[in-house]
Parts: sequence; C-alpha cells; structure tokens
Amino acid sequence: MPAERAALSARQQDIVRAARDLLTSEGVEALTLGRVAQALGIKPPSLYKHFGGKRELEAVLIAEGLEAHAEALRGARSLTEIAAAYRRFALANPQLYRLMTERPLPRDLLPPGLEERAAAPVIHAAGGDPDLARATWAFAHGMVQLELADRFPPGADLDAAWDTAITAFEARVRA
Amino acid sequence: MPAERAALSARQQDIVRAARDLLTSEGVEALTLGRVAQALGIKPPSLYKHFGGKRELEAVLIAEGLEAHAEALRGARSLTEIAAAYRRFALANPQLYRLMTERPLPRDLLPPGLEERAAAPVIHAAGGDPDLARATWAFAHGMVQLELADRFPPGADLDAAWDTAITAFEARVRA
DNA sequence: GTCTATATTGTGATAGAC
DNA sequence: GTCTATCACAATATAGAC
Repeated sequence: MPAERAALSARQQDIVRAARDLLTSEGVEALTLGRVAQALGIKPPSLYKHFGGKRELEAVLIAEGLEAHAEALRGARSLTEIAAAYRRFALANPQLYRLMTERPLPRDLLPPGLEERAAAPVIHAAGGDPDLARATWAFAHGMVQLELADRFPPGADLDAAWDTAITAFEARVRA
Repeated sequence: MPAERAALSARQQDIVRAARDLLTSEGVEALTLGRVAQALGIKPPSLYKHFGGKRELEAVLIAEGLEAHAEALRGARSLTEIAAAYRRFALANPQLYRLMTERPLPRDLLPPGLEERAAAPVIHAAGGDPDLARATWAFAHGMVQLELADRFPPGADLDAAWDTAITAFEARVRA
C-alpha cells in the first residue's frame, strides 16, 4: 500500500527505480534527468511525459526515504534503540539520507503527515518530551552527517561518542 | 597576522573579499568564478592569474571561517558557553557555515593544524573527554543544520532543545 | 510514449595575444 | 594583469513531429 496520493503507473515506477538505483550507486550529484533517462535507454525529454520535472521525481524518492526511515525507527522503545536504528539507516543509505536532509524538503510534494510520522518514534522514545526528542534528533543527525562527511579524526571512537550522548539523554528521560 | 602559509597579494585579497561578500549576500550557490569576476569588473579567466582554481579560492574562505569559528569559541569555559558561541557563529554566518561543513574539507589546501585548533575549545570545555566533545560538536552541528534547513516545526522551542542537551552533557562533565 | 531540435543558462578551465 | 576566443561539458525544460 503506497503512501503516494496517486498510485504510480508502471512506467513511473520504472523511472523511480532507475533514479533510486542511480542515487544509491553514484550519489546525489549523479541524480540528473540525463542520467536517469540514459539508464532507461530513453532521452531526457521523454521523462516529462511521466513527471512534471526533476523536483517531482526527487520528491518520490524523498517520500520513500522518509517512509523507510520511519519504518526503521518504528520498533524502537528507548533512545538507545532509536539512536542505533537511526545510525544504521543512515549508514546503510547514505546517499538517500543526504537527499533527504541536505536540501529544503519539497513539502508541497510530500504526502500530508509523512514528516510528522517520521518524527513520531523519536518523540515516543523521548517519553513525549519534545525538547529531548529534538535534541536527540539533532545529535543523531549531526553524528551521521559528520561521519558521512569524514569530519572526525581517523582514530575517533564514534561508538563511544554515541554512547556518551545517549546515556546522558536517557538520564533525562527517567528524570 | 594571517594564518595562510603564504601571505596573499593585494589583488588576491581583493578577490577573496569579493568572494566573501558574494558568499555572504547570495549564498554558496552563487559563489562561482563568473560571479566573482563580475563583482570585480573583470573576466573569469583573469582569476586564474591569482588562484589555481575555484578550489583554492574556496579553501581561503574556509580557512578564514575555521579561524573565525575557533576564535568565537576560544573564550568559552563550559559546554553551555561553547554551545551558545557555536550557535551564534553559525547563525551569524550561515552561508560561510554551510561552505565549511556541507562538503568534504579541502584538507590539502588548509594550514596545518587549523582543523585541530578549531576543535580544541570544545575538547577543553568537555573537560578533556574526547567522546563528550564529539557528542557536543555533533549535537551543535545537527541543531544548527536543522535550524538553517528549516526542518523544525514552526512552534518548536529551540532554546529549550539546546538547554536540554547541554544540561545533560554538563552533568557528564562533572561526573 | 518517444523522438529530434532547440532554448537557456551555467561552469570550470586553458591558450595565447596584448 | 587582463583580455578574447574557445573548450568541454552539463543541466532543466519546452515545442512539435512521429
């Protein structure tokens, strides 16, 4: 059961799949209409018969990503579990994560409520405290970003950094 | 006393100033050699007499930014003060912050030791605990990124989120 | 659903004259 | 130090034929 307001046609699904594969294997920079068309063996203008433009195509991938991210966090009962799942998702889908976070969300093209649904597991694990939830989110996002951008020194013990913060946050949940 | 290995010529300084102004006023996307040249009233190829290419010019701005960021954090004695200074710097220089963080650092073009110098105040305020320092850094970076990217809901109390995390981290410093 | 042709705009970079 | 000329791409998008 897809989350999109209108189901995608078979051809649209082909295009989304090609775009997703391209994003995964070659990164955000490689996600161009030219490359997507090439992967499908067609010319770029043909894509406009199926999507309004690049933004619409990207929005489908972003929506998929938010959905998958929410799903990955759904079972988590504690901030520790949230953190582990958050990190696991981002490192397993680094390019998708970048697409989802590095630019303003195309909110006008996303299914209503999706953004909130993706945030819900974090709020729940934070015991309903929105400030603690936002702090946890920001920390996890910052860690993942810095790790993906290779900003930590070579020997850095990232597990320990995650532990340190999440332990500190968990203490706040119980408080 | 500039931090660059070789001092910049007067003309190079003109170019850097034009690039900095452009970055500040129009954003990372507007920072192109064409725009920089235009601002100086010259043609893009002329810039190559003064810099090896775009990467070199950007590296000067990034080095300046790291220097300024380090300076902004230098006086901070606690994680609370670090957090406040970090946020203040990023929100006062959002485009420079983006340039400094959104892409891999041009480490080969930065003065040696600069990256470490920029990180030192955080480590110091974390009582020398590198894990806590990295956690604090990641949190601050995540908060700033999410705030600059307009990812928080309209009513979100960001001061409270900062407070929540830093209070939790401060408790770890004393522990 | 796909094509060709085209518009428009951009982007970094080099060679060589002045 | 600046210029013209040029390269070599690349990007999104539209019009209209097939």
